[in-house]
Amino acid sequence: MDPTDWQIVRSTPLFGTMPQEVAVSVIGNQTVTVHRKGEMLFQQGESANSFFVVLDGWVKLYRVTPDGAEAVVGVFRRGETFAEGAMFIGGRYPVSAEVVTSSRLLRIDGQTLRRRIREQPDLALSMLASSSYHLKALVEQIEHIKLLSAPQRIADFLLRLCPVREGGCTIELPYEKALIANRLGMKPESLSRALGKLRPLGVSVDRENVTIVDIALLKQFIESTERGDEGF
Amino acid sequence: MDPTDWQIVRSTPLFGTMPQEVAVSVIGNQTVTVHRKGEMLFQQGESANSFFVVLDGWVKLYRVTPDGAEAVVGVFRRGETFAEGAMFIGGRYPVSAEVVTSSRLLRIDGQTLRRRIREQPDLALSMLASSSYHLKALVEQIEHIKLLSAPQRIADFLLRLCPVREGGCTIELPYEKALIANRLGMKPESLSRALGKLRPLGVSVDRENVTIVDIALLKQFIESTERGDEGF
DNA sequence: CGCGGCGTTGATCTCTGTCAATACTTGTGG
DNA sequence: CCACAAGTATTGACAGAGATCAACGCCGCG
Repeated sequence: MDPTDWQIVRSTPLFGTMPQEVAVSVIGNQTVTVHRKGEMLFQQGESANSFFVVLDGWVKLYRVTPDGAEAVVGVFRRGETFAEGAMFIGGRYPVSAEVVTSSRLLRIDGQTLRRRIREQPDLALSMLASSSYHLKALVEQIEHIKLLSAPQRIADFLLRLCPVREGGCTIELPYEKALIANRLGMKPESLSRALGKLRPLGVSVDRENVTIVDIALLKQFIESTERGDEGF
Repeated sequence: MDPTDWQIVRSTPLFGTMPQEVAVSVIGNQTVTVHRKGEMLFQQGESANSFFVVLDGWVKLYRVTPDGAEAVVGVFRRGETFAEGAMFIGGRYPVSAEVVTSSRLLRIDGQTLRRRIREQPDLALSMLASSSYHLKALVEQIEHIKLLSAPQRIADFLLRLCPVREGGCTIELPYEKALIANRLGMKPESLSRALGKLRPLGVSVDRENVTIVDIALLKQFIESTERGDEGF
């Protein structure tokens, strides 16, 4: 856990707002672990004893149905925390977690966390803020699935990846397209075609590289008459 | 706030697990309000100063897009709390709330809640548990939209309304079908037709009354080869 | 060089949305 | 008490989005 890691941890909604010494008291001597693509962190239904901070890489959270179908409910990256909530609802993870890219994670023990919360009520407020953050993300995801078409959802996905606020840019898709598709609630084939439909709006795709001519066009596209494509 | 109300409050995930005196200290002299169908409680983006316990009736939470389309993300009933999380994420409600049935609500002030949390760290743990409960509900909703067909989603909706664990029963739909449809991510017309498709599985509908011959059939239907209908 | 995973493309099908017409229910006012 | 209007639910015909199935191309890797 080098200084850069600390910087990342302090950039999270959870640890970013609390006094330095409180953060230290929680993270103290927690373990940093490295994982390879495909590793499982925990499975839906397992008892939840810890949560995670992503220091590097990507981790997906998903639900599996009795017959094996997967629904990705979130993909987390450097500077994000996940599974904080699980430890408080019956102590069971409601989702499964798998590393989708070589990753470095900080694992934080639930036992010690609870102890710290009792000593430091403000810590609880931070946890609540973080929890609310995830709540909001899920609500937005539901909104998108219900109200936006596939091309619009990808447009939104791309926008969130953009480092700039206006103009154009080139971004690299962070993980496999099949996973992006699942995350957005569609099939890989649909993702391909939907990306094709964004071409007229200045989006060109070459392997994992996507270049966007003008962000504003995409923003406008997302807000254009729900579920309808261009035209009117 | 009569004894029955207290019983309801104590049945929530939030107030059910804490010591009596802590619950009293929070709820103390909070106000009970009555509302008629159609009343707005708050709007997405407003600053969040309180959260609610439903004592009677139904309340819907939804998102609206710039051009007015609605996506219902939750409908809450007697014994449920909502908007607890909002007060901790930038203090703004991420959703709008509207009463969909004549209702009685208990409104709990955020200021006093925060104060109590600092005095009573355990209270924070209860809040976290409640928050996680909502998190889980949203995750399940996403799973359902992504993996289940319209008829399967209604089947699930009906099952959650059933008071019995096995056999058959008759239930009354708690609110308008248009709202049920939106809640399940479909149009009213689709709801009608989807209910029709459940007929062969022993579901008959007459106005707002639904009778189910055998719960087990529906359960099986929901788990049958994702998105596919019966047979193969 | 050949194999396997991943992504694209094409043809077709199915589900759900859309638009429109029709009951049915409820509430209002004469 | 009835006529009428407005809101709500159902039904039909149709269109479109996305899923499915299958084939193919591409790239990395042994």
